[in-house]
Amino acid sequence: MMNITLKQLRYFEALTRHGHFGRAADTCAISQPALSVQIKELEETLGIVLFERSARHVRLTGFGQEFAERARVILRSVDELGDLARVAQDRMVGRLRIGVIPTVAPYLLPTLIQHLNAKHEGLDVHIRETLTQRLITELLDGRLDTAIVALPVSEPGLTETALFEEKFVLVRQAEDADAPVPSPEGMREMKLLLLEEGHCFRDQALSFCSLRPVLPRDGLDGSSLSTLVQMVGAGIGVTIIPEMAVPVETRSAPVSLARFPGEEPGRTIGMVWRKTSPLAPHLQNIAEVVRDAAEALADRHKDILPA
Amino acid sequence: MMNITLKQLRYFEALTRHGHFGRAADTCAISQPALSVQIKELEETLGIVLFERSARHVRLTGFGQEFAERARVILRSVDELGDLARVAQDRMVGRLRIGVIPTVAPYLLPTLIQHLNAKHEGLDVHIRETLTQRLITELLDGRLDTAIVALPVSEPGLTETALFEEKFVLVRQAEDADAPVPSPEGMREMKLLLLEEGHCFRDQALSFCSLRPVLPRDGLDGSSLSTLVQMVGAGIGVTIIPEMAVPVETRSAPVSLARFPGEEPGRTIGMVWRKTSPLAPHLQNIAEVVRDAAEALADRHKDILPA
DNA sequence: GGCAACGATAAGAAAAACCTATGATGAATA
DNA sequence: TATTCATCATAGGTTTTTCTTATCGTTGCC
Repeated sequence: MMNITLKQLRYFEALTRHGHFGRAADTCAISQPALSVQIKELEETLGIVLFERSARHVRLTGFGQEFAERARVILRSVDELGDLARVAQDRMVGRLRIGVIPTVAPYLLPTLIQHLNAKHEGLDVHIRETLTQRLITELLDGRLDTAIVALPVSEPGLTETALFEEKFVLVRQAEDADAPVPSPEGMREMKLLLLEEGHCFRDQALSFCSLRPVLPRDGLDGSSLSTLVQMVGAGIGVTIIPEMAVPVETRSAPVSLARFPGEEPGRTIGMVWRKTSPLAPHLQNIAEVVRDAAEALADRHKDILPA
Repeated sequence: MMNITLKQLRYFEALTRHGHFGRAADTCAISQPALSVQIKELEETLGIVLFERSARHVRLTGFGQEFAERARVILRSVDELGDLARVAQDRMVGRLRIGVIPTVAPYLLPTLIQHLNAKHEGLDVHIRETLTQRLITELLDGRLDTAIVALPVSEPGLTETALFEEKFVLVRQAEDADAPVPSPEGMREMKLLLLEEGHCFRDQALSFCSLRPVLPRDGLDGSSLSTLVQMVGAGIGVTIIPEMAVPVETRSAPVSLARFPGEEPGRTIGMVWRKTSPLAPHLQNIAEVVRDAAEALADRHKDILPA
């Protein structure tokens, strides 16, 4: 009788995530038949069927679910075994999987990647850009090593460290450049454009205006900051964006910028990782590199919108 | 760059246990070069040396030790994955690794194996006979599924279940058959033959006589009950043996047997396994089979030394 | 009924693992 | 000091495993 192999568990795990042989095979970088065969072999070794194949769906059996949970733990432990080794040879080399939220990624990453390559030659940086919630899931699953998100996250299994503060600024039509900046309460009277549900920045903006979460209003929710700014330029309303996005997003639309007077709204961007990660000591160093990159970026653009 | 495989971890683990490429290779049922190559490949994958090879010894490096701990956990989890599957298809089949202490094994096993084969066809029973302490270690390491030992064991990670009680009986020269049976205190005046250090039965016998553990007295400690009885037959002293050993051990030596009057000394034999073992539900059944076997055995010999 | 999507199967090719034979090294021994 | 022995590493060729491409069979859908 055959033996269970890690390869089989990796393929199995991919299949549980995709529920689709073809796509799972793709992410494993093998052909669909290869995956089919390995899954079958795994099932034969175990003497139990793991997946229920219907013509339309591939679903885990009851036993498969229990199996999947344990398999995931094992795979993560094995990955951590590799991480452990990387830490032990005390320079940081090899793969580093970073997740970044969409309202930070496009602005920070170019600089960050440059800095990372400079400081840690031989580091193979993988980037994943998606919403906070998904990043946290993948982090806990061991599919990411760390994530850059807005703090606080308050997830028991994770350590967080602050990277930098960023203020929010008001974006209006170019003509309104000299109009007085509304107070937070005043914002409620205006047509405020927001990101779609799920973006943390949506909630942060709403909270500044002391607005309760509202249902999506068709056509008024943008899928990116870029979209929002274009809509403002077209005279549809006003919006708020984090200052880091300013240099990139306001270049190509007829909009004016303004800081809020008094207590400026803002958020803390930070890095999180699993408390148990053997990479922990190195992630502190990586966090330092991110801070440097953010600072360099802010410095470079400090004259676009002076404090 | 290569990937870590379970095979490599298994080989690695064997090598940590043996500290010797040749012997480790043997237990893995492969040639020594095959093992050498896999270990080297593992080290290259990790980018770290795991073993320090001197001409005489193979020892783990500092990192190797940490690595080994985690590897063992992983291997056990994988084995349990297999066990889980076996339990799920609700008949018990496949490998079952049972450890048995030396003062029980030779008498119980023949009957037990017979019963196991009858009740669980297709069960591949592996037996390991050694001292309690070692059995417990191997059990916690996941190298055994269960062990039959004297209770209590009182190990936090283990569950215990009683199997049967057995009394101890006095073995004297054949001529002394009609002499009065000494009291426990009386035993102290006699030349009491004991098993070597490490056997739990040695301690049980000493405790009955209210003797403090004594240092080995050259030439008077036997390595098996068989040896002790032969020594008694040769007139060197007296001894105590568990009643289960009576039919086998007293057949070939000129000795007489006697029960102790009043509160008879004895011990509880039981089965233990890891609390987390997925085999747990089945092990309860196995325990039942062991009880049956012990009862059948006692029944068969009940006239040799009536209660 | 025919098409499209999907997983299973088959045959041959590529990659990985293994075995036998042999080399290299260092400790024990003569 | 030379020799032997034990032990791990390396090399070449073979076997085993895994993978790819091609193809089939099924099922849902228009």
